[in-house]
Parts: sequence; structure tokens; C-alpha cells
Amino acid sequence: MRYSRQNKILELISTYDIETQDMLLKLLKESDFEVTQATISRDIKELQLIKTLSPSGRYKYAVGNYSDKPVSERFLKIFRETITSYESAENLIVVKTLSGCGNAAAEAIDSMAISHVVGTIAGDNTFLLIVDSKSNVPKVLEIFNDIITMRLRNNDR
Amino acid sequence: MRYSRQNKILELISTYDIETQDMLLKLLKESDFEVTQATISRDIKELQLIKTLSPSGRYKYAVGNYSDKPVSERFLKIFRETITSYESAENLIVVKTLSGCGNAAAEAIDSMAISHVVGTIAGDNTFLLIVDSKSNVPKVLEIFNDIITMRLRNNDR
DNA sequence: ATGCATAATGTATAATAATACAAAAGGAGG
DNA sequence: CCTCCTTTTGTATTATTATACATTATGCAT
Repeated sequence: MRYSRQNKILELISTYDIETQDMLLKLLKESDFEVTQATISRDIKELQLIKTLSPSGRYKYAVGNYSDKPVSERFLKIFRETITSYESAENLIVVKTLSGCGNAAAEAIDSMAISHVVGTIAGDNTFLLIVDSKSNVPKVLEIFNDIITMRLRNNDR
Repeated sequence: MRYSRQNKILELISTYDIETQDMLLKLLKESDFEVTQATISRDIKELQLIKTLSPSGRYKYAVGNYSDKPVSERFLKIFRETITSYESAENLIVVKTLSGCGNAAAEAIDSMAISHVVGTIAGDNTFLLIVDSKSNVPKVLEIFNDIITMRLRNNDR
């Protein structure tokens, strides 16, 4: 699945100095992502990764800084496309995602910095979202609904 | 000459959306810089340019932001290698450079943000450096000497 | 389920970029 | 001027990346 792979890519480039897409290809294989260089090229374009010069004078991939709107776009997209269901219990919200996408989705949430959300813990296809108090859970759920129904898109105006 | 060409490259990428080194090659030709793709590749590495995604979804070259030390390194180098002489008159310093390098050298100075330096105006092989007052000119000249004798390098410690 | 539309990926290749090596272009010191 | 050393550039090639086109998956409405 695309998003969990891209999430792994982000993880890999922050861990290793990755000089080429082929190198990335091999590392992805080790994590059981069987893809081709072409797909990686497209992922890199979508993630807006850039080839920078590492201190050692060699090229390496890194996240670009050119992004304010685009990134949040991406996260909204991840949110909409990977979350399959959610329900609340006390001050927690249990969110189900496509398998392998728990982390990616949770990180998307984190990066949105939704108010009242204290933190997240992610598993493979589920993540737990901790709300500051039970009484604020409805507010958070409403934001979820807004995102899914794209109502948030209009806030860009 | 290398520095004036690189300066032109910076100018070009800030003016046009340049997608490939070949495109850059052609634009440089129009400005009478006759070089090959190989040289441009090296310039790009040295300038730490990166290929970003332009709003239109195509790739374009841009200046990278990864730089704090490296850039100032580069400017010091430009300074040392392009300035041929200088002398002061009242609160001005007239600096002679290799031909075509006036702008590059002046920009290097600007980016150093030397105190008492109010601004610069550059020609092809000369630039004028305006000091806030005549009495501060010696201080600026001393900094110049420090740079040229590499004494500044030790300040990094 | 079936058919249609859309998105994701692979295949093969063209386009683009990096570099090993060689050649030229500058100096600095004698 | 010559010799040695260093820097810059070109040439030719390899390595790397992007993409056109074909194929396979995925979802959605019937």
C-alpha cells in the first residue's frame, strides 16, 4: 500500500544517508516493500524529497522545506484514504486504518496539531488518539467528520 | 570565469523555472558562457542547488536551505579569489575584482553582513562599498585583511 | 457479481545528471 | 622562460532518474 511505503521511505531517509533510488529500493525490499525504481521515483516526487549534499560531499535524499500547503494537503489525503472507521471510549478515540497504515495516519494526525489531542499511539492497522478530556471528544470527532466530508478544504479560502 | 558563471546561474534560476541542466546550458550560452553540461553539474553541486517541485508540478532548480557554514565558506572563497585590490576614499571603499565578478563579490560581502557596511553597488569588475562613517573605514579594511590572510578561519573555533 | 472508472504499479526506455579520466589553463618559484 | 603543482574544464561514458505506455488492482454503482 502506497502510504505505508511512503511512510517507510520517510523513515529510511531520516535514518540512513540514501544516495540513490536504487539504494532506497534495496532498503525497502528489506522491509518487504517489493517495488520498482519507477514507483520510488514517483513517491519521491509526491513526497517532495530533494537530493541535497550531505556533509561528506555526497548526495543524499532529504525532505524539502518548500512546503506549507502541499504537506497538509498530503496529510488530509492520507487521512481520507487510509482511515476506515473510528469510535470513542472515554477520552480515547480508537481509529482503524488500512493495514500497515496506522503509523502514517497517526503521524498525519500529529502533524495537524488538532486541539485537545494530546497524543497518539499507532499499531499496524489501528491507532489510539488521546484527547485531553472526555468532554472534548465530540469536538475532535466533528473535526474528523469535517475532514472526511472535505468541509475543511473550504477553510483555505 | 567560474564565479561569474555561478553568479549568473543563481540569477537565472531565480528568474526562470529551469527544469534541466540542458535548459540552463542554453540560457548560459545566451549570456556568452560557453560551457558543457558537466561543468554545470559541478556548479550545481557546489552551489548546493536542489531540484524542487514547482507549483505547476514540474521539477525546477532552486537554492537549497541546508546551508549555514558551507555558504559562508563559499563566500569567503569568492572573496579571496576574485578581489584583486581595494582602496578607500572618505567613507567609501573601491574594490577591484576580476572582470565579471563584481556582482558575485559584492553579494558575497552583502551576505557576510559586516558591521558598518551600509551597502554595495557593483559593476563588472569593481564594486563600491559604502561604510557608515569615514572613521569606521579602518575597521572594515582590517576585516578585509583578516579574510584574505585567512585569519577569520580560526574564528570558527 | 459485472462493468466502468480511477488509481497504482510495472516495463521498457528516453531523458537527465554525475563522474573517471584526460587535457588545458593558470599561477608560484626558480 | 621553464617546471611543477593546482584548478578548471571538456570528453566520453556510466549511472541515475523520469516517464510513456501497458497492465493490474481497487472501488463503486448497478
